[in-house]
Amino acid sequence: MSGARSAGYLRGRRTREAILDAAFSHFAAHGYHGASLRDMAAESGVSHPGLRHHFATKDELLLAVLQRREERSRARVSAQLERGESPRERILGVAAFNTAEPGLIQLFARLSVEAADPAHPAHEYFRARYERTRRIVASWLEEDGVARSRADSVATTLLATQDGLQVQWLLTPGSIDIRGRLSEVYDVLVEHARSSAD
Amino acid sequence: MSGARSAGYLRGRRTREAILDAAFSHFAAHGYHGASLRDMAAESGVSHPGLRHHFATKDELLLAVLQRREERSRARVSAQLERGESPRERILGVAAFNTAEPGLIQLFARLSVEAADPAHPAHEYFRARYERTRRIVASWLEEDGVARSRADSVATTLLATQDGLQVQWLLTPGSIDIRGRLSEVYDVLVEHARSSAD
DNA sequence: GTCTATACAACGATAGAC
DNA sequence: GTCTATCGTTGTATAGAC
Repeated sequence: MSGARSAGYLRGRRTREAILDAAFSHFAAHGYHGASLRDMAAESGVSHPGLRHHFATKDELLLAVLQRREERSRARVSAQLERGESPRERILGVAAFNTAEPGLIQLFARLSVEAADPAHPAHEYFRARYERTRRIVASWLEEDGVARSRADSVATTLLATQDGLQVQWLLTPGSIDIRGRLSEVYDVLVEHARSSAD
Repeated sequence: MSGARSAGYLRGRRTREAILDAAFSHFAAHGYHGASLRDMAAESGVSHPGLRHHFATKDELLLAVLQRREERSRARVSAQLERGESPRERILGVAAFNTAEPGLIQLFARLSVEAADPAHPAHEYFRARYERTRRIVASWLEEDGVARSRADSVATTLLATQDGLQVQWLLTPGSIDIRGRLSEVYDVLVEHARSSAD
């Protein structure tokens, strides 16, 4: 009795994970609107309504994919802290982490722009994510000697520069040195913020 | 004979302009995927395939709207030059011009990310557009005392920061001071580039 | 709880008549 | 140039097997 229950539960879990894997690559390859639920279902070895049993709507599936990615991101930050990396290295390391997986960065770049529409299912997710990330970066900047009153503005600028560089990098992969440009902005901005604390 | 020709030509032109007007507002109001060609056609007083006679695909229609916008942008730059604006003011003025029309910025931002795929119809258009813009900004930076060897890198960074700030601004319109952040980066980056010309 | 089969309305794209 | 009619695909919805 409990054996049958457990088997059903495990089968459901495995199907769910297979769907999430397929959904990730499809969203990354074709964007939110370009990806097809039927194609994802076929790749997961399940029927189209079978997919919808686990994820009622396309929006729900997308959010599940994003949240799963976020867990890996948190793990990376924990590892950085354990290695005793400097604030500067932690902030600049994000870009390197991202460019290691072009599909992922393209997914986030595409979605963060699409999600600008308040009606987009991931709008609130991205809004909250930006605010959270900005606070973390700001706290790291304070660690690096930036006054609290300036940290939030500098964090906003750094995140914007990183995102914009990544978009240009996606467009012409060979001609953009993300790390170089970003570290320049970091050094020059942090130095200025230190010397003119208001 | 030439009269009938001319009348037909003019009617075609007028229909074309009406479609562009409708497309502009629909794209701006509902985003790229949310906008319906049938609705645009109805507002233009033409059938759905009638619209497609003038613009073969949805992408083509969107690009026509964007290019029309580009002409206004060029006119703005000409006006800036005639007014004798400083290089700094010309560069910072772009962002202010863009944020006046959120719908179209979103379209530009969205397409420039989607067009990262080399197979995308607008890929070459956006690649060339970025290169052209970067060269112009770089030349203005040289006008402002930045060494030629550094101008291109600084231009790349400034464009990236502007794009990233615009995305954040789209996401949370109230909480981002684009002009303030961008002018900070400009001043601090240009000052540094002046003092350490290599 | 897990899943399949079928149906629906709306979409972008197409074919061919006038 | 513009139309009517139609195609294939999409996200969503419902009924029912196991």
